[in-house]
Amino acid sequence: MSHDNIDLAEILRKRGYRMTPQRQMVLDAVCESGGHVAPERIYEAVNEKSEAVNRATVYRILKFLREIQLVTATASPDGHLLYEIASGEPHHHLLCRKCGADLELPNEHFSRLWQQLFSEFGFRVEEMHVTFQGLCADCQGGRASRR
Amino acid sequence: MSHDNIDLAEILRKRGYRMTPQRQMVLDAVCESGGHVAPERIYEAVNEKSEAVNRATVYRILKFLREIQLVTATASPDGHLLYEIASGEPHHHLLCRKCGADLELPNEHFSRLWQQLFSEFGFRVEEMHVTFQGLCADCQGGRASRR
DNA sequence: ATGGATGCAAAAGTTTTGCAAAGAA
DNA sequence: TTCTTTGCAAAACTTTTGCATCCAT
Repeated sequence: MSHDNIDLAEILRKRGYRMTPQRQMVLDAVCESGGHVAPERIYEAVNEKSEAVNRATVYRILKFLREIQLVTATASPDGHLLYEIASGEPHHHLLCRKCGADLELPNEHFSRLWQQLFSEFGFRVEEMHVTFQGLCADCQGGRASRR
Repeated sequence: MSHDNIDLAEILRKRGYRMTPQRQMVLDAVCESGGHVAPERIYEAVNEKSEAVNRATVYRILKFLREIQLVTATASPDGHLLYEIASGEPHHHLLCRKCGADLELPNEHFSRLWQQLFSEFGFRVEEMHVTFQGLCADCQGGRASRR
């Protein structure tokens, strides 16, 4: 698990928010899922783990956690939000549209870009988790969408 | 308008598909919108322009056009698909989460990355339209989510 | 005790699907 | 004519909202 449970309540309180069992469970679920989780999956995980938590609450908590930047959210290529713990090492995905292969792309390829965006535009990127779509090496021979 | 109407029917037929008024109208709407359009906006534009076209049809056509790569789709940071004509010059967005400023980022910052992904992973990126979220230069003084 | 957070239920919004009818080739 | 594509209507799915209640501080 990549977050430190002990500090989270403290962090929330320092910012004027409250720690609740629901928030704790959602945070745990996000952490344990290991990144890129859909809200529905988190809802399932939370419900499974212990007492029933309302779906609306899970959505509200995820939105809240994103706003206070304890989690980040990325949009998948099919247009749905995926959540991830903010402290995780950033990484990205190369998703083949033909075979579905999912290559993981280390963040080092982006760190130069990150710095460039800051020096050139003064823009401090907070969320740059991205999935690129295309064709992996194996699928390029096949001409996926031709007939 | 950035696409060539004359050729589109030909392109579709060559690949074994048919050109229909609905597909033409959707393509026109995507082009005229100038990039990053939500399906619902396209539906509105199409309906406004001429005879009634069904919403389901618009969604089907957009999905189809994306599959055959006449349009590309990007997911916005709030998790919705935005469509764009494929022939347009790729560009990206730096979206400030505090003031909503939307800086446009030319593709040149990515072309090196594009090549790197190909030479290193053999992966040919087709869709890399991306919106980065963060804080613009003006908003960094304010500590947006602190109190 | 006090105000923020949750549960519930309902609504809103978005996208998909099955099938008959229409129409492009 | 033939087979793809569309319209329609309904369903599926995802996310949000209002309000009373609960509970963390």
